[in-house]
Amino acid sequence: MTLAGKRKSKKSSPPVSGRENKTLPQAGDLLAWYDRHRRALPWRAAPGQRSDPYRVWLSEIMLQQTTVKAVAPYYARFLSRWPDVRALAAAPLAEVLKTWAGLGYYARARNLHACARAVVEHHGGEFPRNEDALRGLPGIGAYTAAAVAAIAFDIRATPVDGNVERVIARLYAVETPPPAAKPEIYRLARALTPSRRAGDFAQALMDLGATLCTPKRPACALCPWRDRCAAYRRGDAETFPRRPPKREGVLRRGAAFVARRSDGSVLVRTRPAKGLLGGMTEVPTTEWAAEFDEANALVHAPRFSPPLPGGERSTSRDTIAGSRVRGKRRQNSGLPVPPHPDPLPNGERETCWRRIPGIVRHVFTHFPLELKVYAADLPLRTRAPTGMRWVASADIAHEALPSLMRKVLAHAQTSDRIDKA
DNA sequence: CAAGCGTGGGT
DNA sequence: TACCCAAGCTT
Repeated sequence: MTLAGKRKSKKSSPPVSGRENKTLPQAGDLLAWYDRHRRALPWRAAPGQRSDPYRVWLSEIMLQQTTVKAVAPYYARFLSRWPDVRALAAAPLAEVLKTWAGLGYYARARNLHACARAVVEHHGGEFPRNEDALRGLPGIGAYTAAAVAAIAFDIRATPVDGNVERVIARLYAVETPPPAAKPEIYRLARALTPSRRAGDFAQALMDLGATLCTPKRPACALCPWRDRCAAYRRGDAETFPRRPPKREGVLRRGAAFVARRSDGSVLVRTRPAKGLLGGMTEVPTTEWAAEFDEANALVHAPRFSPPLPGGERSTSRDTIAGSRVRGKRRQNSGLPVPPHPDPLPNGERETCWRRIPGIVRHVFTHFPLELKVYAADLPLRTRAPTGMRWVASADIAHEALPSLMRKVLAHAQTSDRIDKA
């Protein structure tokens, strides 16, 4: 195209006699592509225009692990309300948080505010013009420091985000899976970075990754570096970057207990607020451990006091019995199985658990899990043990049920239908 | 250095 | 549907 050669011709590759470098990627080719396909983004200065460091920084913080589409309206709101770093620094944190609400990763908003104040108090209201100083500010890591330095100040810095990592991994067919490959990828990207237009080069690299060199089905036919791309020449560009071997962890097993009352409600409890599936709803289970003694699974099943003839009120004995049994449970952390509870106290009902045929399998990030499922039918007035509650069948859909627990309930349900058929 | 941190969109 | 994952940083 016509615009393509506009800047390229100025300082395209040095003396090298023309064609020698044909197999080596060059910044000029990417910059030429960028000049033709440059996307207009709200925080991006017009070609040739100087960028506002405040806007660059604000956008980069918002864009951390967040899509362009999600950021756009928030960026506009922030810029409208706080047009510069001093205005933002003067704002109450609560207002910043409120305006950030919905964008996620709220530590970013706290750091954003702290950073604005640091810039005003320690840097005279101007963002420092070098990577190291930027890196020391709240919420600014290696990537953001390099991005601001390059884009706002046109310093020869090389931000490496997920896009750049993918592009470079393909360009050089880097076999090391991330994050171990990070130093190598940074070094390769750094070597490619031109001394002029470093900001454009950084954005070009990210645009390339976002639009052509995508994680799945990259559009290699349109890529300015196609003929220089090692992965393309191999014919397996989409397999880079290499996936780190999924440590599947050790298989854990356990049992889940689906207690259903005659009105259809199901017994559930809420997991601890932190940790695996924190705060989510679950049916009672045993521990999930590599060593699972199924013979004793029922020892850990929930226990019910007999329904009171007169109504719903409990006695002190009921509470004691319930909490004592509950107290035997621990986090599902693979710790040794706790000792068996004491013999049933007077008044506790022997629940008839039936084993549902089959196994529910699930894979977490850290380990695969297999749960045997037990089900029991209980009288209408049965009280929930301490720490547990009955959820009407119609309300189960509104519970914070992780997929694992949906599987467990579906498994029990399916089996019911089979039994009746 | 692995894990935690939110959310919405794409496949 | 159920993941994958997106312009990362912090502890």
